[in-house]
Amino acid sequence: MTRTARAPLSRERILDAAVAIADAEGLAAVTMRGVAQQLDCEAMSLYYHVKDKAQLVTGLVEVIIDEVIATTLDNPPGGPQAGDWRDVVRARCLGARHVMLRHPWAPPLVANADQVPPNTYRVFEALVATMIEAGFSYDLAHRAIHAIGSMILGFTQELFDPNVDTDELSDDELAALAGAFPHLGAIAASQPHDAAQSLSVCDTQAEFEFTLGLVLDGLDALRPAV
Amino acid sequence: MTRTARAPLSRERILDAAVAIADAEGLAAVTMRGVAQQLDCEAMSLYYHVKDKAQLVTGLVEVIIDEVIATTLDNPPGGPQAGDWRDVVRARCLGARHVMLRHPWAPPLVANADQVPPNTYRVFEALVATMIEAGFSYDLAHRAIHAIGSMILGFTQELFDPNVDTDELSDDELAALAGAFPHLGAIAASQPHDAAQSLSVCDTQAEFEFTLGLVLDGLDALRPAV
DNA sequence: CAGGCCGATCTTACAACGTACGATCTGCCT
DNA sequence: AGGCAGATCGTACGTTGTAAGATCGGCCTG
Repeated sequence: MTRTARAPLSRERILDAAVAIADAEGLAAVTMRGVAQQLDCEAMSLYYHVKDKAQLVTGLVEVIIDEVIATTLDNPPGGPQAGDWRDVVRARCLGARHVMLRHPWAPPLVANADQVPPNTYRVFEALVATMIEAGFSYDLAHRAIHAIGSMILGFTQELFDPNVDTDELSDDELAALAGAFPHLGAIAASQPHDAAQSLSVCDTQAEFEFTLGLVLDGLDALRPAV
Repeated sequence: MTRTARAPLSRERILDAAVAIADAEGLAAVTMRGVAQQLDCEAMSLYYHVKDKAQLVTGLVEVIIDEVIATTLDNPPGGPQAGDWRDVVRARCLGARHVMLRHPWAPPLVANADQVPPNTYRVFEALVATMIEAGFSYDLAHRAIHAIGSMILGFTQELFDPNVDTDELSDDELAALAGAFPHLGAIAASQPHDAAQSLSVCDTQAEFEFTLGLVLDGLDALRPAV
């Protein structure tokens, strides 16, 4: 009746466990003792492989970025990239968004990481390379990176919070709101509200692709012809 | 030697104190006991005016949004809005960005707020109204809101983290990085790095205005003529 | 003026967290 | 067998959010 030996701890196993917890119960549930329990060990054992909790969180970002790299650079879905630069960049953005959709806790972490893990640079380097090949100046490429990055990471807010609408407000207050904000009411009324695979009620795939196209076309118009 | 009577607690005074702490020492320093100390009272006294810490944080968002409303809607710098819709929207965006620059901890909070305070709707309602007057469809206005919102809130990341460069890496490792990411190196080299009034090293005013113009012009091109 | 009532504040206490410090265990080399 | 070093654990402390109830102070009523 010897207890089955556990697999040895490692930074990778720890990060995987943390990601699993974050996916299942949210980022706030990622705690030292919680991760340890998931790995059937004590909290203090983690510290041999991870400096402290801040670095564990940075590690989470690293895992997500690795996932982005795997699905957009190392083996992109439609084979190697070719054709218009916009199609290449668009495919990568949609891939990155897919990863974020699988890990809804990630965008704020990535956007607000105090320490940027080095693999992040690979993503940006690839994007800049594609743009430079398409005739971009470094300055324009830099600005493009910012525009694209803030799109992928910022597309998370809930404009019309369902909690507020359903729970805490009476019908009277709701009607008052609709009266005070007629335009927003009109927008909300015209929404399909099929929030199945989206980060928020009004963050649908079509909308993301629209804004993405807007930015990419705008950049393309500013690009010196090649 | 009677102790000078303290001003009575109130939700507003509590929120103001919390904002002051966040501005001075960062969001992590906003703690129940800390806020209480600032107000010369005990931590538990706050709970009479604020439900719990989550609602206190929501209150912080509320304060920031109020500041945005005050500086962009109630008394905008250049008098009431007129002229091209892009100029109106641009002025409001720059005003909102100004507020965020004064409270660098705010963007992630606003972007990730679990509960959207109602005054947020006023900002969006005003933006949509301006666009509808300019001939936008509700659908286009909705998408525009998303594009603009993610710009203002997402423009915060540090692409090239100064901590990494200066501290933890040896010169060899630094050279290796520069070799692995030549394009990023070129961009970094061409940067002025006067990060005085910006949220991050490569988040300058000019760059923000560039991306903003890109989005606004793109939207304008899609707008039905009036 | 006495008594009581109620909104506002405080005291105490507890669970959960991150983690410093040192003890312990385990496999390998001599 | 002896010991050495890498890996894991036990204990304990400070800090956090907050539940439960005690206490204060001003105002109204009798």
